[in-house]
Amino acid sequence: MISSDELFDAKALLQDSDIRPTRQRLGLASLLFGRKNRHVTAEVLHQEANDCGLRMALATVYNSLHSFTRAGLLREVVVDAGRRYFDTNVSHHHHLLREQTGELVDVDPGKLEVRGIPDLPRGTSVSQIDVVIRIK
Amino acid sequence: MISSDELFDAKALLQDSDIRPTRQRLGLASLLFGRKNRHVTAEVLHQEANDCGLRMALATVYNSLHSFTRAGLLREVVVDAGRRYFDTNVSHHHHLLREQTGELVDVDPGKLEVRGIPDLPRGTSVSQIDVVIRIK
DNA sequence: GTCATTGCAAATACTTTGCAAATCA
DNA sequence: TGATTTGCAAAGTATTTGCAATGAC
Repeated sequence: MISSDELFDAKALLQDSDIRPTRQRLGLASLLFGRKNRHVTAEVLHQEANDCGLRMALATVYNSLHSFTRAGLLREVVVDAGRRYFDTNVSHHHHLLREQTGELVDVDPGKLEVRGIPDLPRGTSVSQIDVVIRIK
Repeated sequence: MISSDELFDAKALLQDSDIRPTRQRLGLASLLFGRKNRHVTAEVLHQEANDCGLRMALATVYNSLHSFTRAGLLREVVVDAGRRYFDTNVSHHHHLLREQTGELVDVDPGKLEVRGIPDLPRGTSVSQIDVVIRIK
């Protein structure tokens, strides 16, 4: 019996994104993209990697997260001034944050709508609209 | 001729908030609350203070910003995972962020509306909804 | 085998804490 | 004067960088 996780081809994913499939990156990609809609910090991902027997420096986790983000495989989510979250869901959507646990949940943009965007300064355009619903 | 800035009574403001009006705090309060809707980082405020001849450690600026926030005179705004912004407008409103300059502008909540808030987990309630319009 | 790229130690950036010194009652 | 609070040096986190070593082609 082979689970779908094991069938996931991290190597092909990285190669398709022009990222060299090194041992460390393959490990991180498997952890990240083997299942849907993950929200991780570098530290949590580093811990997961260690728990799987993947040894690497925390800085390598950061470097890999940035590579993946540059390639469009991840998107950074700003919900905390002290921690950087990365989201494997790169399509447009919003977030719900449980303040007590730091847990982040995706919110479908089809359900949540923002109306009444103000006039922008001349020569500028909207790059992204982020909505964070903080709950306690 | 006396400008309205000079008439602003920082000492009364701090005393009304049960914050001891020390020299450093008075200086920072004057810089912050002498005009409307300021968005500052600790570093920028520290630099402004130095430029005015107010010498103090950066940590003192942080401590003061936190005191003011605890007292409800400031509100923290999360738009960047690396920097902490403080806003002198403590009423409910949203933000527009110029990505190129880091400049933050208030958006009236009467103009901008969020519809379709999803179901929340049992036993939780909304603590705040933040909308950040990022422009480039 | 080559050389662009990596992976990590060390450095940096940002923020908080612990406590000597100052301040108010 | 004594309790309280401050202001800052030093420490603590989080993240980035420079470059020796690697490993993909």
